[in-house]
Amino acid sequence: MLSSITTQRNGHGNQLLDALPRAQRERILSNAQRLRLGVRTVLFEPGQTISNVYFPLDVVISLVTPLQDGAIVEVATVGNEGVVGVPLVPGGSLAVRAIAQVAGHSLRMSASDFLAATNEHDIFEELVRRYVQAFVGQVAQAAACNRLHSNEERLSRWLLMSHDRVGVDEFAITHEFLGQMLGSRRATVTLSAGILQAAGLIRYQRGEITILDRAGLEAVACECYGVIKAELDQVITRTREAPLDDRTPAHV
Amino acid sequence: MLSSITTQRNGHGNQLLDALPRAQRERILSNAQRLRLGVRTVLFEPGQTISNVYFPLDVVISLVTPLQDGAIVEVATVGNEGVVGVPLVPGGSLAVRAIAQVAGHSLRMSASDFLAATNEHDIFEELVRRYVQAFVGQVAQAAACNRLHSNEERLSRWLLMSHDRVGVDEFAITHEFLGQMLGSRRATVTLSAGILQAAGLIRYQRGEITILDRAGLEAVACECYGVIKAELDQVITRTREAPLDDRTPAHV
DNA sequence: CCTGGTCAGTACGCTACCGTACAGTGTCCT
DNA sequence: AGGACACTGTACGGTAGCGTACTGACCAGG
Repeated sequence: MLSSITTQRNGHGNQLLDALPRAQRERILSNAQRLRLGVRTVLFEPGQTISNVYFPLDVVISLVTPLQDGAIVEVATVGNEGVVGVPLVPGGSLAVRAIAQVAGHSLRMSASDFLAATNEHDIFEELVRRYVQAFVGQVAQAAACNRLHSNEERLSRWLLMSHDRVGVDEFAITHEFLGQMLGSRRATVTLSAGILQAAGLIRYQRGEITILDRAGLEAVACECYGVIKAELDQVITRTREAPLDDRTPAHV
Repeated sequence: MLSSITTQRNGHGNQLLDALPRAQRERILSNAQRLRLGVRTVLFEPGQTISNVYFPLDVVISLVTPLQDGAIVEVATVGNEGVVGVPLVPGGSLAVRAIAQVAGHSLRMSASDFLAATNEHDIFEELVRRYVQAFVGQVAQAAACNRLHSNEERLSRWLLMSHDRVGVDEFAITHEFLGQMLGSRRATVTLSAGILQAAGLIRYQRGEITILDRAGLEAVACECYGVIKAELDQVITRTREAPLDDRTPAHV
């Protein structure tokens, strides 16, 4: 499960890390481990002190809010565009559960190493802060989306977001699990998924889903997909474009 | 609308500020203005660069996500327990609209003064960071709540949260506006509110609502009220209990 | 005093879901 | 091959809340 990491190649790692100058990236990652996260692995629970921070590579992590009756609802998705478990204060916690949605690989570092790295590398800190800001936006959009958009719209959005993050057209996910993410019944997911399949946008069988027509899915999905994507994309581009003056500029 | 502030008395100001030692608080507030925010005043729009930060005193600010079709949904409420518009990076923005829900007073300072204050005063920075962490939790809880809880539950939660923040039993709010916050029709709000009124928990007429029975409302409201309240309360208590000795990570 | 505007009450058909439940089908294990 | 299991398809009654719309009450201003 564990393997040592030496060098991350640009383009096949985590976008936040890849946005850093190579030397800084390797320095920051000197204490990180690469590991595989199986489906349904729980990284942390609500209120639990954060001990590790994860940079997804091709794994997809869902942040979900568990309710008293056992129901859970996804409030955000994190993949290689972000980082899971940013502790804003040492010893801090988050109010959500982090769970691997689609199995894959991730880099892990301790919360204290992470905080030390943000203190030491200003660009890294800025990236992380911008990501946190975008992350809040994602959760806010999800809050509105969960209230007002239909099952089919949200399912399409979810599929697109996961597709962006896993990097392949086929991945494992069951209707049951999708229902938990969307806060809907399994049968409702089956219905919506059936419509998407009949329209030729996806294909699935026994827990394996294939994305056939992204453009079609985007047409069905609610605006929230584009809003969230644009917001997350800006994390990297804005940091590159407008580095803080009193810090080391990114492109020197 | 503007009046100079000299000294904030403990207990009648903003809880984040009141948690600071008096000298620090006065220093931080030296460039702040006290101002009244009328109902429906918009503090900022999604994506707009944050130029000012607001510390509510008795005003209640709603953070809402506007959707393409014009609908809006509340994703968080901020009162004297928090702060509106924390810029995590200079020149940053938030993905939500901030709008005064119940009229009242607030302290305002520029984003740059705010950032300077967090850099200068470690306790202040820790308070703000803890608040941001709790704020994210609030939005996450709202995302789940919006999906799964009934109109009546959410209305009760909303009334309790506002009641906590305005500090009086009677305040102005219309069904129409409530509907926007809850992401429901005005008529649905009228129905739920009628039930609460019939049960003797509230009274209202022409936009003035009176809280009659808090305990009763808490029984009707979903768990989310308590979860969010506990999370926000911890911002102050945890900071008091475990202030940072310096900026180095806790367990090194 | 009348008028126009804001606000709440109510109604009626409609739809997108829910809860539950059972049957079918593919897959893996023995 | 047979059985156990996991996953999907489908059904059926129930309901919360929608869209629309009309009514009446209260209020401020001319």
